[in-house]
Amino acid sequence: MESADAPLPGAPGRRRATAAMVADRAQVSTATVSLVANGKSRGRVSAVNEARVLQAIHELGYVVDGIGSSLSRGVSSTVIMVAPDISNPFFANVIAGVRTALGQDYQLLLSVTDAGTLPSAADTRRLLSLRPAGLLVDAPDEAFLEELSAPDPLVLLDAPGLGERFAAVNLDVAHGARELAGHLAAAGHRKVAYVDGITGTATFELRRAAFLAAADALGLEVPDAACLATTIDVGVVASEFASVWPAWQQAGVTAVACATDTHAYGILQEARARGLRVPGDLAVAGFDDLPYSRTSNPSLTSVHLPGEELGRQAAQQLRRLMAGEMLEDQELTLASSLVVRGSTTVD
Amino acid sequence: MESADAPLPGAPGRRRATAAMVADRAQVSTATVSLVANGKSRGRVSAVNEARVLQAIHELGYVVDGIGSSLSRGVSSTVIMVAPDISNPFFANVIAGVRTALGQDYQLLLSVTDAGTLPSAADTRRLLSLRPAGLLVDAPDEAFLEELSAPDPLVLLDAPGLGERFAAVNLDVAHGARELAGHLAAAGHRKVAYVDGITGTATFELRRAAFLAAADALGLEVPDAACLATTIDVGVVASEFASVWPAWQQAGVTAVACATDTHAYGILQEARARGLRVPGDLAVAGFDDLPYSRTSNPSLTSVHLPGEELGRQAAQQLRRLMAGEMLEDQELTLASSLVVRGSTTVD
DNA sequence: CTGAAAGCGCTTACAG
DNA sequence: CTGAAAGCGCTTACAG
Repeated sequence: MESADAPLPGAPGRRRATAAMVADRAQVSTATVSLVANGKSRGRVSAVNEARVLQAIHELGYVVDGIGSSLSRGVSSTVIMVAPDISNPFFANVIAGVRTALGQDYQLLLSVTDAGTLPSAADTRRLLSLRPAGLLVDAPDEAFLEELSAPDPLVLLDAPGLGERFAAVNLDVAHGARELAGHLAAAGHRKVAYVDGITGTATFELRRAAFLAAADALGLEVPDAACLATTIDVGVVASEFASVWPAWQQAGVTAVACATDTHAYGILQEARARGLRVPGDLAVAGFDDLPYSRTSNPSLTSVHLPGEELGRQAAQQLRRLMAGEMLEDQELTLASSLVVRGSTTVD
Repeated sequence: MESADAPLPGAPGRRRATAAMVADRAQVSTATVSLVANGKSRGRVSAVNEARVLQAIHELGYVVDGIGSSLSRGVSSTVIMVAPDISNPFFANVIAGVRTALGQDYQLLLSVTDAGTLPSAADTRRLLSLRPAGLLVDAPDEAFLEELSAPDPLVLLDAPGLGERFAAVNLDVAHGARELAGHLAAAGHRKVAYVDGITGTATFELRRAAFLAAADALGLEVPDAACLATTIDVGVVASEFASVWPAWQQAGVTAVACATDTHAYGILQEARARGLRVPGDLAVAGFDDLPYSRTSNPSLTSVHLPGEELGRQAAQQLRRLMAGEMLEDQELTLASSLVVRGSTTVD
């Protein structure tokens, strides 16, 4: 009968149990406790001792101290993920993938900064002083990587163009962009607009460049005036669109491609507010293929990006690096593909 | 002239600099280095030595090792925030507030789990084994707090009813709920529906209970059939609403109150799709007052919840706890208030 | 003002 | 199979 207020010998008060206390109670050395607690006892600890240690661990509620362990081993079992934009449905998928691949062996911790910003040099140094076993960086920019200068296990996500210098998992957004341009051209559009993100994120530049190039090759014209760039906010997009639409209409624009689905939602909303038929008067499409795009009204044609897969693969690469392995492919690229829905086609 | 490939004495190869290396170079003891590096030199280190140490720190790029420091001091300078729902615009505000109040003294790390879930007992123990200086827990449930059982510096956010046992910062959602009921009653509505979240989060229960009670007191009827509960997903809400609307309409429902703005967006969307005039045929309102609610079409009447303030106050309380102070008020409650917009009133 | 030394909790050769 | 001991990098009384 163990009651909480009758402190067990070796577990005085509410102090957390140490390996020494466990060793005491099990009548073994702390070396043995360490072996058992870390599952390294195979052929190195007798069955009897193993049982006693396990018993003592259970009784004292012992958990290996992360700090002591990290100091001794030189690294922690923490994986830190740095990301500029946490409040984004797409990002939630990426995280889910990372967690899946990391499993129980590493603890995932997120380092967040202000919207759209990466940590400063000082922040980064403090982060590294926690000795993470590995680092995952989403949508990094040059400046950040400069500061980092760390050859620690590091994998970049969604960092097109950086795969030469760092391990990275990227999305082949260009392929989807070309499919989208092809789809719009095939549907008979001749003049299209492009709505971009306003942060200079590499993936956005890639989306736009690939789309514009493909459009050009297909004889799809993107009038100079028909380009817009806004923050990723439905309301902002809607109001900006409201003010440029007359000019676009004048120019003969009949379709809009957007850098993200969220941008597209803004267009859909405003189009509806002014009685435009979608896709009749205006076809709309985006990138990301967020869950909502399946159920929006009309449903949204979008370039599907495998967010969860992105997270999973990045975490798998990181695991290899953390295990000291070499990477077969330093850069991985995941396919994207167009999902055609109601916002660009009538059934 | 220092070149990167000519290792400085005391900084061989690319190994990170230690206090010992700094001490060596500055010709002082590591004790002195520690004092200077931590800004505790005031009146304890001579100006000369301080300058030399600072110089050496700079030259070697020394950063105090977080692990060594934590082990020695017994705690880290990390604050871990545990939250069940990271991909929520409201949550981004909370985080921003936390970061502001925490400042440079502590590093904020987020521990995320799968959507709507809090960490398991095992996860929690591993988290605590990192010896965080403090813990922030958003929307916790009983079970989680049970497991935690930690009297460590801990502040709960959005945990109505738990303020007795733990330090907490809560939102007075009941007040906003009553205002909302009052507003709808004053506008002449007699039958209203309620759309709830599906997770049993305490704040959702509070919102609903307060709204229903106030409605009852005002003679506003909420027909039994006119209650819906769905996940926080615009698409899901829209399709669920589509199937129940005929019955609601039959019952004479002319207004809908929603547990979150996101729910309300789903209603707005579907209402629009079926040609309902808002607020003419149906008035719609939510809780959260997300940024988009100002710009949606129509703009959304919503109970404003001060997310950033919530984060800031929670972090401030935690700082007091971490500094060893007593809390004047163990439970803080922030006001909520109704913001009336186009979805419930014609101009 | 300064430094030698103990100690934080653990892991890992090493000797037995 | 087992344990004594060194060492990870730092901080903090303590003695001077």
